Amino acid sequence: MDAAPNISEVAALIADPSRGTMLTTLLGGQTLLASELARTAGVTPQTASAHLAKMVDGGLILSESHGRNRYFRLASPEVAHVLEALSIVAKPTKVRSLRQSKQTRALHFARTCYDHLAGEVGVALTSKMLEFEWLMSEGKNFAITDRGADGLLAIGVDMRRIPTGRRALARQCLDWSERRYHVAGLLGAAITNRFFELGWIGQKASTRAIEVTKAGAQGLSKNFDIRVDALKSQSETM
Amino acid sequence: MDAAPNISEVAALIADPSRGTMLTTLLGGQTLLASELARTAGVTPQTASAHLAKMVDGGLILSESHGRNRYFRLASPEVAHVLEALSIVAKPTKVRSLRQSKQTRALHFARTCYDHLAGEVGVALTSKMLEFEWLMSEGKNFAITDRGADGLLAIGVDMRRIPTGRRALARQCLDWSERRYHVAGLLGAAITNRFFELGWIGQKASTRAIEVTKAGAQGLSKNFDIRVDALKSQSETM
DNA sequence: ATGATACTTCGATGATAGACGAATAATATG
DNA sequence: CATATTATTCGTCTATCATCGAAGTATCAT
Repeated sequence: MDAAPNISEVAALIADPSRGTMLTTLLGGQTLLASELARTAGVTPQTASAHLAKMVDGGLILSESHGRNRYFRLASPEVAHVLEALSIVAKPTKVRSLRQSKQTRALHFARTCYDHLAGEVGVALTSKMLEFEWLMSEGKNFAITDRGADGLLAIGVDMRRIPTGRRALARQCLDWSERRYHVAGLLGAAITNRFFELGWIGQKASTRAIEVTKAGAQGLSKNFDIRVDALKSQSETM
Repeated sequence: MDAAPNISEVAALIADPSRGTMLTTLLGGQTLLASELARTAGVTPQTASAHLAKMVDGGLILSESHGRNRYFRLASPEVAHVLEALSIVAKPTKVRSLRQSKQTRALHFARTCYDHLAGEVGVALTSKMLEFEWLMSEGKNFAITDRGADGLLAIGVDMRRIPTGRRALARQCLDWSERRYHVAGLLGAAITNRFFELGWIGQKASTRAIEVTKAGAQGLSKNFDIRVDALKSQSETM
């Protein structure tokens, strides 16, 4: 029989700053190389290797070997959920360098949160979908209206083709930077995927930061009445 | 401007086994003394004092002094949420002693999860309310039907008197022992409170384990068609 | 084959922090 | 006031673990 779960064991895996940075990077939803994760954490490959082994062993991440490369990704949405929950409780660190400030601004502007959009763009998108009554707030989830289903279909997100499973359809995920909700769950992932397909957004390797392309700015303006440059300037004046 | 949140810092606070035990105990929703927490963690008062100071400083718990006593409780539902999320990911520890086995069985049978019922009793209650169509599953939440509101009113839980706020009304909370959902959120708390008021359940100090009284067994049988002893025997045969 | 790249293993080092004993402070009880 | 109880502070000891250099293995490129 199982006793109470040992939360400290998992927490200890996240508690190391190098591992924390790796996990936060992987929360971008990407599958990354050991060397890339070593670089983002600022440690040597040996050190990174030890960290990654521990996290694989602890069930936080999964690895896949291709030739001499080894790829890592988060093990499950549950792990992502832990990282999100910690992000809410964690107090934000103060920005030190100009370089860091740039990165920070990019993260606040738009980023992936496991597999869906977060940051100003993610929150603006969610806010507009509520305003258009595509979504309705329903407790800790969103309900999708008929109008919403139509609207989403128009940009190529077909709700009927989203597989139903254990995972929530449209969860309200609290954004740590905006302190407002954005759409997570299957719908959040589907929309984000479609935006990638359409070339509206792009992501550099080993960053959570998302860039909105010209086509994306047009698409967001036309379909969602979102002025991307207005968001950007707002974040720059902060 | 704020940079990315430092999740490792928070995780480090939970990563220590003594602190983990204290937090898990406080997840029972109780307000406990420093000495009680020292005992549950199995450390001396000095050591506990240092741990508690760190957790207060880190924003995980709040303290309140009454005379020479100092009481501690979890700082927020957000912190409870982190602990729950960690419980799901953490692998269960194996039971070693007979004493531990008893405690474990008690925890599996019924416990408080921050401020609502969990364990076999919590899951059974939720399951019955779904069966009776008092609740409807709705994504990651429950919706309360009119029939449900009536039924709850009959045992003294008045939905109209539950304050609406940021907190979800009836969240689906994944039970780490049963791996099924139980009712959390404001409704979960209201029901649990009422059960305490009715004397249906009781809790020993500094334990998360809940005992169902004779009155409770009758009440649960009459109102929810739950046979408490059937649950108990089931857990004993495991 | 030969060298280059990606990752891992091993061993040594150094820093961190958790533990307790002893002593102190604050409050309650009689 | 004296004494017991509760909690904290300080100093010391010890164990753990993150880190890296050096060396080793596996794969790719030419």
